[in-house]
Amino acid sequence: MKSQRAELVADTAIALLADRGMRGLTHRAVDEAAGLPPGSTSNLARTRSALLELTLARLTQLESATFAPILESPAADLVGVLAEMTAQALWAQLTVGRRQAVARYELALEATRRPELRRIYDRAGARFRDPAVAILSAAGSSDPVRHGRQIVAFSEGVIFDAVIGAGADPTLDDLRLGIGELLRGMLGREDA
Amino acid sequence: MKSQRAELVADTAIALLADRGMRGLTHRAVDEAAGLPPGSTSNLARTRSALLELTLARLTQLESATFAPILESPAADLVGVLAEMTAQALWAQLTVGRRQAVARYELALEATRRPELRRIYDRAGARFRDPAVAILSAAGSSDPVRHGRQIVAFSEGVIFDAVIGAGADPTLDDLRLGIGELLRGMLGREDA
DNA sequence: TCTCCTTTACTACGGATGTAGTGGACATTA
DNA sequence: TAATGTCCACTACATCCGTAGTAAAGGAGA
Repeated sequence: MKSQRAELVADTAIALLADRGMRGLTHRAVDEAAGLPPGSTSNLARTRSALLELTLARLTQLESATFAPILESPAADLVGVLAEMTAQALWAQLTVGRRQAVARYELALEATRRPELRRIYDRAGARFRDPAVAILSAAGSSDPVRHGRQIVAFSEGVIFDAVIGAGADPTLDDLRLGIGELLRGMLGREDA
Repeated sequence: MKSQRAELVADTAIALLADRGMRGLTHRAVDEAAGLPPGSTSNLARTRSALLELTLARLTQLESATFAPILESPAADLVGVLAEMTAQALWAQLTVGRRQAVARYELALEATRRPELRRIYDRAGARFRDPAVAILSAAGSSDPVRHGRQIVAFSEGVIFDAVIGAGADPTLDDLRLGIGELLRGMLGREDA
């Protein structure tokens, strides 16, 4: 992030987005919530679009930081590792990353209508899909690309359902089970 | 819906929500988009909360109408029917129901912060989960409740990914394949 | 020390937004 | 026909929003 101030503004924007939604994110609200003098946010990110870009950029940076330790892992038993990686990633979103997840969904919806956001969003998405596709391919998947998308979609759905939807979070073991079942279904009667 | 006018207002609100997001849905915007004299929407739904409730109620009604023919189907081969039902439902969301899906996500996010919306949303969700759980149970699932949630989560994820996320919609056959794989994974090496 | 340039604080403004009030049109019933 | 109650058109108002302009502050380089 360019400056410490920009970081503070972006982090506050994420919190605001999670707590009050798109309509709650305004230049003035950020100033107030961050304890900055009025006008600061407006000055740092002149337009609303600039504020959203800054926020999404920071969010993807934060999520990368969360997932980095998960993505680097001993690649012994391929499919097993993929399953455990995914379970851990989901678990992170369901616990420490809940508010980030909500903010992410708010921005994803907005990206539907703002190409400048979509670009950032897409770039970040590839960082998860690509390794999954690679592993699936190495594990003998009959259709690695489709399967990769499927794992991502499944993950997104689990998070959305738990964080935005009905409630009643799955346990970490539930996640392991579910992903195992999906992988087994995709790869035949494999281990996992 | 109470009156023809309320229906028009709600339908317009859904379109607005899909096209312009939460910040685009205002009393005045509905008036304008629906071709109603200024003040009409404000008069019908005094508060913003009332407008959102009206909109979500209409949306669930519309979605029920879409899914009703799918949910009523010959219950011969249990699992096969569940798979085809789900595939058809997803396909509907990806084609004719795209904008409704976007509006639904906007409202789901908002329901995070508005209990009056959450109630409507939850009630509607059960209408899909419950039949799925019943069928899974009858098909010998080892954990029908978890599996039911899992199918719903998977479906939600597929729709979200296609409509909000990266793009590149799956084909109807892709959907059939994917759901088949998930079901096979959950139920052992069954048919499907 | 003086100068230049970036960052920050503050203020202004046109416009939009949620909500409420009021009077009239209309139809239904007695 | 007269009375009554519901729906609708219109207006008003306080608040909030995005954006821009400008001046002060602070630090880097000479």
